[in-house]
Amino acid sequence: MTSKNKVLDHASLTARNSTPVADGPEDSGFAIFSATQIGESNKRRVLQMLFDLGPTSRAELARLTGTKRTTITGIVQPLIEAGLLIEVDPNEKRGVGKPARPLWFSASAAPVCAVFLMPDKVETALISLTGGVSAHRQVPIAPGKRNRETYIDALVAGVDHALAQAPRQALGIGVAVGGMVDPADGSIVAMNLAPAMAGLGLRDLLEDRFALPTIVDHHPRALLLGERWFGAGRGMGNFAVIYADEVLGCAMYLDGKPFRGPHGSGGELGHTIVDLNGGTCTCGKRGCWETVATLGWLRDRAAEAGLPGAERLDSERLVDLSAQMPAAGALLSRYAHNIAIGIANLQTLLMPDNFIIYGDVRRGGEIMQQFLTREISGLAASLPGNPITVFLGQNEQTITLQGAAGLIVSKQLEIEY
Amino acid sequence: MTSKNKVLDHASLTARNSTPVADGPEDSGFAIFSATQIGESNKRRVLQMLFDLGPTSRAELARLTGTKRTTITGIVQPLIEAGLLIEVDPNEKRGVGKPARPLWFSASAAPVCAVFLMPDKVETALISLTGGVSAHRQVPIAPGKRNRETYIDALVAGVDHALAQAPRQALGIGVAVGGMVDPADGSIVAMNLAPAMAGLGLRDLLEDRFALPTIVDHHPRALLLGERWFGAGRGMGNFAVIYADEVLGCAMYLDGKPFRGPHGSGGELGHTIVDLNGGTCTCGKRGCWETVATLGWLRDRAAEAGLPGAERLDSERLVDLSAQMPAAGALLSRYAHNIAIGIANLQTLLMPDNFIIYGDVRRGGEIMQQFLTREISGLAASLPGNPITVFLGQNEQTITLQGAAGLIVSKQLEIEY
DNA sequence: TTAATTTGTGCGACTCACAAACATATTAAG
DNA sequence: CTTAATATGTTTGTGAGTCGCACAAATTAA
Repeated sequence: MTSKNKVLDHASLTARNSTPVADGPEDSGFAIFSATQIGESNKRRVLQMLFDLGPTSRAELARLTGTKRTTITGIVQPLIEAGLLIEVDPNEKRGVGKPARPLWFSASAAPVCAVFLMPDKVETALISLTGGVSAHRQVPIAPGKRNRETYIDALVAGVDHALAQAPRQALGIGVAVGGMVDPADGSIVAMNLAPAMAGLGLRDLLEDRFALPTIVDHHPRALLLGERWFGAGRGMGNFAVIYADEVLGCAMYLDGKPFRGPHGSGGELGHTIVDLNGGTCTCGKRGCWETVATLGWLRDRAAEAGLPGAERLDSERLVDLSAQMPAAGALLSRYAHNIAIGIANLQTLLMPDNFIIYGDVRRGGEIMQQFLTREISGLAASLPGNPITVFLGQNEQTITLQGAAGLIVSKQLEIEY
Repeated sequence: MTSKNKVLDHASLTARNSTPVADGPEDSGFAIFSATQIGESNKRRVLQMLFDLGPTSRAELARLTGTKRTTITGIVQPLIEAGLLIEVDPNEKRGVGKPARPLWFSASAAPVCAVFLMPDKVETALISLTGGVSAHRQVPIAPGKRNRETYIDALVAGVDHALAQAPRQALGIGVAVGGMVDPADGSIVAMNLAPAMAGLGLRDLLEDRFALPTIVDHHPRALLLGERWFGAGRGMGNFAVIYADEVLGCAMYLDGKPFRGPHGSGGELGHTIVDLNGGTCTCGKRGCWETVATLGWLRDRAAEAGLPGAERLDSERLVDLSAQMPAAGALLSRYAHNIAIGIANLQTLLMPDNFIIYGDVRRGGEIMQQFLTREISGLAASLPGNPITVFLGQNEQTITLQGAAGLIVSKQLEIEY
């Protein structure tokens, strides 16, 4: 691969994205595009299409983009020669004419190293561009050993193990953190149950150790990008991921790209106010969504209602109980309603059509999905012809790791022009 | 002006934007860019910069974009020849060297026809690209005569009057409607106090009558675009307009473009739920922001508190009263708090830094601004270095008309690639 | 065996940003 | 008054990229 291929090329990301380039004129927010950037941009588009569509022939790509086949050839030929794409066998014959040669990512193309950092565990894996997970390792972190050294040792060992199995140099390291992070500098702001990690400059640490471009973001955004590049979000222009558990998280895909606020943060749906006269939240405000739609709220209400095992209740057990006890059914309904309020507010404001649910709520299964769908539909104004759909997330572990890798993929494939 | 200049060229907008082009391949959402489109795109960028910066020389534009002066010359020369831009005199000398020749929009360039349609009046004007308002007409519509014919007659007469004074063929007609509209087909969904207008296909009507590209949108979006192209929003990458009066409206500028939901609507901040157990809203839900932050809510509470003239109270009088009566001060505080909640929720979720306030609340002046700023700051988490700023809107009439014109400007200058 | 159809690829034309040199207009220094 | 220095704007060729056209290749249908 020559250095001209800046997309999905390791060299293009080695420069720290925090340090602004000093030689060029400072970025004033305005930009003019040159013909040289067009090729780069179009390459990203074609690769995005392949992610969205799966294996696709040059002719089909040309039809969908409105260009000529010759243009597509010009774009994909260098990528094939670089080993990123390969021609695969057509799985179905389509009548007369020369059979198409679908293009797809090579299994031996450069992979991405994925890290999932939680207070109680460190997961690492290698993710191929086809979404395949390999070299997966999970290291539990005992409550008594939650100091920085333990986490960093597990991290470094896991990444080393993954990188050793990479068929080529990895494109980078994507890290999903179960806690608050500052995406701008890749540091950990706070991690519940692991206070020692607060303030750790994780990105710089990994970049210095492995000399690979590294991106650190929080768990919901990883779920979003996992769905977008490798899951149900492929081809969806607009959707949101909701993580509802002991805390509430949210990430949005709008207008064909992940929404990041003007300053990289934003999307704090859990701390929007839904109860004017509600109780005090951990953030100091009153009536945040988090005060009425978390697992903690559910368990408190269950205790008040005298439900058995209230302190260990979760959605799965609540659904089971609801079949037997009317009080549990009523609580399930309230829980779903309260969760629906935050989602409906998001829908009313930004109009995404699809919601993918993770966290405790996902454990409620189809019953919970039905409750949620009903409540959200009652609260949000869906347009005719564009019904609101609530999906339950699939495998949270896998999607998170794929999403950590998706952080790197996004960095490379998002069209910024 | 040759037909090659597609930006700010009338011909480029004559095709109805509702009817998809039939000759080309259908738009699949994917696109590939050619060198010919680059020129178009860069032309838009340069014109956006001029709007944002005011009169600017070629050399300055080149510096800000990081390109060479020769590139800027290539872009602006055709625009000067077409009469869109002119060289103006430098207002200040800047030391040694050949003096710069700032470029600015010609006062005799193609203008935009602006319409502001309210239940009680029809305003029309001609807006130049420098923001100048001319041929302004305001026709009151008496309550007894609110049928379609009255409105349409006033509209047609006003547009005729404006177009007659245009130095060149107008670029289009932008319509701001005080009511609900469907931006996709430019029809009126509902207008409070003018039920006869519901369902009127206003865009098609005007396009058929005047053979000019027409865009219809609701009042808050016009305010947004008025601020963005001609007002305080110039150069702001992220801001929101809040219209707080008898109803609540909101429009957002995010990531350098106006936010429209996936289906053209969205931004219904007034109907997000902020009071879980609140009263029933006109939309059928409970506890919408509109139930606790409108002029109606204020007057009801004022009546409960026994304030004089409660049924005609507005922010201006409330501020006056608050200097004399503690009860009025308490109500002002509550009013500001409730309005702040919706704004803070928007800020928490999407992180715009700047809010421009219109409607009744604007009449509260600096006192109201201080109350609002304090309440919002208490509820929203501003980042250090990026404080949240609340502006009072300037002249609502002028900005609305400029914003109606801004609908056409946006259509032409938004970078879609 | 032949025609029709579809896929993928060369080659020249065109558009555009870019690089280098040049003409122009002003200030500062002698 | 003359000359150097500096900044602006234009002219001319070059390279990158897509497009239009023609052509080879592979498959099906007659």
